[in-house]
Amino acid sequence: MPETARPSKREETRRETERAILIAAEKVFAEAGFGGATMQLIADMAGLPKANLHYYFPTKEALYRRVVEDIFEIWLRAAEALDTADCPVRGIGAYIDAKMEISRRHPFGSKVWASEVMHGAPVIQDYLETTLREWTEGRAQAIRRWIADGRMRPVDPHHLLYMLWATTQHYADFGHQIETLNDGRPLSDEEWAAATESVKEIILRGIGAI
Amino acid sequence: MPETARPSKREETRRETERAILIAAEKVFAEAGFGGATMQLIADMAGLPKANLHYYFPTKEALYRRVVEDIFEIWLRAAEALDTADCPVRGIGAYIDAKMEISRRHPFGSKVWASEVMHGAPVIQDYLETTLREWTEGRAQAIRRWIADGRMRPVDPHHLLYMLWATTQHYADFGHQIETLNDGRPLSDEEWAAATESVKEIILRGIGAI
DNA sequence: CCATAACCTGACCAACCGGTCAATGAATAT
DNA sequence: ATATTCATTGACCGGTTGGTCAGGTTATGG
Repeated sequence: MPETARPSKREETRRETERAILIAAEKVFAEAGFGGATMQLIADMAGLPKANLHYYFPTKEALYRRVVEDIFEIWLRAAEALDTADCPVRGIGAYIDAKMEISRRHPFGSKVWASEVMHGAPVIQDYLETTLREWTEGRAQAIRRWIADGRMRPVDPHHLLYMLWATTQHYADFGHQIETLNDGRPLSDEEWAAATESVKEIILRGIGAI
Repeated sequence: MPETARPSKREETRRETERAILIAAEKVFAEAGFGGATMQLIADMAGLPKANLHYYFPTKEALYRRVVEDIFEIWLRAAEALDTADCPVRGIGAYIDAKMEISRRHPFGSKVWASEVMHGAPVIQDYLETTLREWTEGRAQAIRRWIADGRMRPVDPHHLLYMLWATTQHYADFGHQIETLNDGRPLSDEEWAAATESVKEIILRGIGAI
């Protein structure tokens, strides 16, 4: 019988409370921006007194940083889809699938990320200069390989990546606009699938991979 | 000799001051968000005492609304490029040119717009439901016509428009990220041209217009 | 030149926000 | 049982913010 460290009641409560705070914070930061968000509102949404927030996260900035870091990790994890395949159709196709899924499941996170970058990345500038830059260069190399192998047309890898990011994240960041243009209704399952197919079709055909 | 209403000194000063305020406000709102922006900072950047701001714009919200409306107008005006041509290559090509130019010339405005929509369009929701919806439907019809005429492949017009918006605005809204990945340097003239060409090439080919 | 209206501004205020802290309650180890 | 550590909370505080206002300045029309 394995001695799996059973979580003490304290640990468990702590994890649950922290989770509740992070979920509330993600939503409030996304909807109001860093400057517009208030610790009181986050506390109310998490069902806690404000002082308790400062026990878990010393400052508003620390809480915000944690939210952004969590998003960044989800965002990077989805990028693995690009590596598992050896042809652009499967690789980029899977990447678009993954990113569209994130836009659907984590719209608040995507908005917080967008807001952070739009404001000059005051909190995650170091991530941009290290992790993101390395990741981007690696993926650009993979794309150049595909081009050299004649599996797609010669397009600038960076601009292709920007297009992938822009197009997929648009469905989260501008979701409100899309919903308004969709007669005020959120996209249904079928409409999400159609959106994903449209994006894949146009881009994969546009780079000559189909 | 035409009696062109020569502007009185008052009118002229008023227009100049208002312009200075709007330029400062656009920048501050873009960099700090609505919540993070302060009237004091806008006043300092415009070289005015704060109280003077409230003489021109009664509230922070009124000033913000004006900034967003001005952007919306620029944004709509660029859309005329889509109408002047009768084939997708020239129409969509010109539209991409125009939108990329706006991303370059009005990055702050684009960010304010993005931020407004991301936060649920509290100020310009009515514009989304009226002007933008009508414009979108009209353009979707034009695209359907092109498809019916066999000038491009059958793609969902809405998703194509979203891709156009997303891709072009990305160069403004995520300009900081792009700059970081470009070794910290802003895109040069040639790089902007290359970006525009990349976007046009992939999308026009992706919809089968080339 | 004068009266009037438009414009400008320093000083001020109430409201709110992030953060602190001392006191209390609850879980854990001995 | 009880000492000790961890977790919770209401009350509070200094600083900042959007907005006001009375009084001064400048342009304009007669």
